[in-house]
Amino acid sequence: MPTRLKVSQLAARAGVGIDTVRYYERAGLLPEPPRRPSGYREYPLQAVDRLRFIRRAKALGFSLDEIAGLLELSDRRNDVKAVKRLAQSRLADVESKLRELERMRDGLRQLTEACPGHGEASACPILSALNGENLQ
Amino acid sequence: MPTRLKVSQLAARAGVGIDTVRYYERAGLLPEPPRRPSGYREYPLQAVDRLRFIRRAKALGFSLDEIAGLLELSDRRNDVKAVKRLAQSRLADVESKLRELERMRDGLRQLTEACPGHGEASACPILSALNGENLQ
DNA sequence: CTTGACTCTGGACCTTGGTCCAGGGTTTAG
DNA sequence: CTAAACCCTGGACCAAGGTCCAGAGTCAAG
Repeated sequence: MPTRLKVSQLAARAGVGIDTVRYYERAGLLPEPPRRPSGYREYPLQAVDRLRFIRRAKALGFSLDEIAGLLELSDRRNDVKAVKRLAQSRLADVESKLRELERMRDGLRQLTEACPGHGEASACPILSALNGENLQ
Repeated sequence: MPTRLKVSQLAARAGVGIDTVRYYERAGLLPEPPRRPSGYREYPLQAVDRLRFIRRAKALGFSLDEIAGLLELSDRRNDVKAVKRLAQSRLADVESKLRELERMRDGLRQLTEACPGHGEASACPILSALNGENLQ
């Protein structure tokens, strides 16, 4: 286990592409790493955590801009209040998305259960629902 | 209340832009409507429902491709079996999306509930969680 | 010392989901 | 009848988030 990583090693450990690493650097999500005299980037091992952090945050629905904001806060370690607010607003987004998705699941479930799966199209509640009659 | 709509009337009723309507047509989400001799599109009132359906599904995070699949349900009005299968596979999609969102929600909820909202950043569980310690 | 694998940069290109012209023709209210 | 307000098409453009490429330099194994 080396103490410095080349970009390909970093990318492999974090599970992203090499170009993605450089893209995140340009986007301000990853700090510019020190370079060898040749220009090769030399990442500290912590960069892996940072990239994984970005992946997790992305999986939680944060945009890269928002992630940049979070990282900045965690870098500065001084505005806990803002971090909390941001996470709360994301939570609200996710919850409303959940509610809508639940309504759709319920609708689809009801329809698939009511559909005989054979016979006349007119007997299929799925079709009438999608044609506008009762899908609010 | 007319029985045929021009594109701008359709767009207004469905709450989308005119260009979006034509874009959806190109993308295969809206069937090509009949035309006047002049070339003007003449939509049936049902097109409003279809557009609203697209909006709802989009708000739930479905891609246009997925929505196209969903709409196939209503287009394939002669194969109830296929309709049911498609609806079931949509339902499975929705359920897996739901599970993913629930994981997101749980993570965010845990973080915001535990965060004091002031003081030292080191005391904020959002930051430590995002830094990798306890997010599964 | 050579060879193949790696890295650098800048910029082009991709997909999604639109949005916005330009340069025409059409409709409709007054 | 005319002017405003609409519609048509094709194609350019946008933002996000990458992904790929060319041409040139570097590194490491044998």
